Amino acid sequence: MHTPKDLQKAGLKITLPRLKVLNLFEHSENHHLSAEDVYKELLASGEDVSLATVYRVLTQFELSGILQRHNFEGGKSVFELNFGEHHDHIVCLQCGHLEEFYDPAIEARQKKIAAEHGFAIHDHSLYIYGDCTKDKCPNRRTE
Amino acid sequence: MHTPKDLQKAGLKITLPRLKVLNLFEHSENHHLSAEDVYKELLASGEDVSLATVYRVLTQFELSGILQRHNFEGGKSVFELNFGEHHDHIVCLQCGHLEEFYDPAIEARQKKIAAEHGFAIHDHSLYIYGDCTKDKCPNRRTE
DNA sequence: TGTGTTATTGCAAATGATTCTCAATAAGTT
DNA sequence: AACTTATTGAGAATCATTTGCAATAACACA
Repeated sequence: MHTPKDLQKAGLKITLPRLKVLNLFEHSENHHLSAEDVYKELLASGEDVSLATVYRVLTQFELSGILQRHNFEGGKSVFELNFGEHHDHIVCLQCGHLEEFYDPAIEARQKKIAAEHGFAIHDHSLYIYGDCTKDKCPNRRTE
Repeated sequence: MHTPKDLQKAGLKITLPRLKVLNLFEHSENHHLSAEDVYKELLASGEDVSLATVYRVLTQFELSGILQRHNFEGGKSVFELNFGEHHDHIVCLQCGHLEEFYDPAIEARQKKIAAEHGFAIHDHSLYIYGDCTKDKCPNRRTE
């Protein structure tokens, strides 16, 4: 859980726009939101915050560790709450459906590979792209 | 090796701009080039091709399998020749130095994970970010 | 080897995502 | 309540990339 206190800890003043964005991430059904998504959802619920501020707040939240930024294919950044535990993503190319996973074996191999190449690993990004079997998926893969 | 024949195979006419771009990838020291890189290198060597054409050619080459596109952090796409064999990348956050690797164990785990989640895997992208130990690295990690 | 048909190019304007400028405003402070 | 400074909003600016359109180059064929 993330609270207004987290803002202070990060050296950020507790302002209305920041609370609204934080609150949105805490309560939205969709855990992965782009700047545009955040902006629209706030507008839709009557709150209005300028798009520029949304971008600023998202970046600040990323820097202070409240959010994680992802760069999926398609150019736009997507954010989700950062709960400290790392995970990777598997994305449906048809419907955009997103699932998360964590695989200790993969993580371990990566450490090994980094060491072999003389790199001090900071982090990594792993996205698996495919077609899912969800009912609502437009080009549903018929198993 | 990629040759002009590859253009025809892909249903593309053999034009000067396309030959220049293909040739650049075949002979450039740097195997990973952005659209801007390609444009500048061509200009530098006297060839002139418009930036719009560079973008078009890169996209066509990607579609026909001659090039592979990568979306590293930083918003811009980077391309490299596609030799059919898949590999992943490890990138230095300090100097941008790039190395390639292929790990059968990681590949295998990914297939498994996709299956477990009910996905038909298309492909994936894995980037490891870290600090390298290269001499010229500005913030060189002192092992 | 000229000539036509059509893909390809160049240029400049358009786009989409994101950042920046700057004056107005709200937070936290005393 | 007044003050100092960070934050916001609105719009212009920027960056990477795409697109419209008229000029041009490829390739097929006479």
